[in-house]
Amino acid sequence: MDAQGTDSPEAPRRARGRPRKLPDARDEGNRRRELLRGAARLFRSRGFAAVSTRDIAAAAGMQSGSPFYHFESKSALLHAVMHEGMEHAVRSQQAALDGVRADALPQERLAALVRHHFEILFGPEGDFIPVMLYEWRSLTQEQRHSIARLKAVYEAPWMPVLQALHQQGRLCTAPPLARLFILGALNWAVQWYRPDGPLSLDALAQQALALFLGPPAAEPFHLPAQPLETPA
Amino acid sequence: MDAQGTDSPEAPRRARGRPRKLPDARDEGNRRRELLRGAARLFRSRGFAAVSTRDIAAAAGMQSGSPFYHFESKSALLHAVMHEGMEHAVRSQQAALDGVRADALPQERLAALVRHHFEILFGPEGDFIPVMLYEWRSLTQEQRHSIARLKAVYEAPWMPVLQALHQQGRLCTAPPLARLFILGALNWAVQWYRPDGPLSLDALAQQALALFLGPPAAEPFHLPAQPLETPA
DNA sequence: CCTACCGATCGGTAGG
DNA sequence: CCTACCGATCGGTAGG
Repeated sequence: MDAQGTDSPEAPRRARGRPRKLPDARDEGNRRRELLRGAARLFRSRGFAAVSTRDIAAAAGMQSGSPFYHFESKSALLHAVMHEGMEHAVRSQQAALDGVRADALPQERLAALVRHHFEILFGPEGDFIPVMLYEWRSLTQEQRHSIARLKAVYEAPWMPVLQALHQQGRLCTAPPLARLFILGALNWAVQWYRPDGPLSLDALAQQALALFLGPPAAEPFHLPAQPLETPA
Repeated sequence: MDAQGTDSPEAPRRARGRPRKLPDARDEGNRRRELLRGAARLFRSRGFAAVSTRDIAAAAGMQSGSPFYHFESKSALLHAVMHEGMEHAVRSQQAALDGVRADALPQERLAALVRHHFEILFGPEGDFIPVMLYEWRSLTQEQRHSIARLKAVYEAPWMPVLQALHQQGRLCTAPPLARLFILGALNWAVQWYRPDGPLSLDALAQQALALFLGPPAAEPFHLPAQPLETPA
């Protein structure tokens, strides 16, 4: 009620009354982000074609025509959701891999990738990637190429890990197919896993890894001390 | 051009000129089926909300209002696609299991289930089940219950097989989670597998099984003749 | 970013 | 199953 437009450095912050959202230029990035987040949530739960631009505007507290001030079209908004989601996922995955020891075993690297992938699907920004996964067909061809490029960057680090596991004999599927099946199994969890349920993301990742790699023990196949012959 | 309405038993069949589709009562089942098949194909490729009832009518060679002679609403048409697809899948899966020897190993039963599942996804009626998989959110709550019942029937035979494999130690994931991950990996193939590509459905199924069960050899874990201890 | 609006398209229906 | 039609909603825009 009082102190409108008071996010200048001098204005004292009051505990009550959220700071007003100002329509000036400095705020535009935030309004755009609100549109993206609302659109991601709506696209994920109802599907691109079933959500109107009016729904998206209302979710951001705007009038019906206002999203078109920030985005050229509804289609551009969908593409932006996917693009921002993938850019975040790529950066986040790289950070996760950087946190793995340099001498880590391939199964530890796969564990990091799987655990991170679940974080992307069910973490705080968890609507963006499912939209990409399930609204692919709503993109134009050029938009698909643009997202496909980012997807290739995201999936690239999986291949050396799967190849190493294949050579060790812990993975009996051709690595390119293994990647498709594994990411499919993980992505499908969007359909049934509930983050607020009894199963933690850690436990979910562990169970998935057990399915692909067998027993999580350090020694493969529960063999006694007898060393495993490694193919040249 | 000639011989209109000549599918009475006396009329000789000509090689040229398809027999005309008659609008009389005997044909209604076929017209309904054509609507279902066209709707399934369109829903799969473009999504429920992005397909108009006019598109569906045109695919069956009808005028815009005519689908509503066969189905109460667009929503009822979607539900019918899923329901027919699931009823067919349940019957077909039962037949596939009936074709397995009574003393078959659990891994052979899983192979039959996986192979059959790919047949459902990529066989001649291959649009119906993907629509069910990817348009779940477009159903009303009552429709969801109706389809969920059929889905439970379809998935039921997977559990004893996975439990047996778990007890044998060939599956290291809790069977209910294994079922979700495995069906997810298979269902995701809808996004990337092309039946007209170089990889056959048999090879696809074999690669998937290798991922879940390890080496396809009869002896688990490449152990020598030494028998595996089976838990009581 | 809002107001006011446009042309197009949509699901569905009455009557035959 | 077709013809002709209705009310509602949609993506998008001009002007401020």
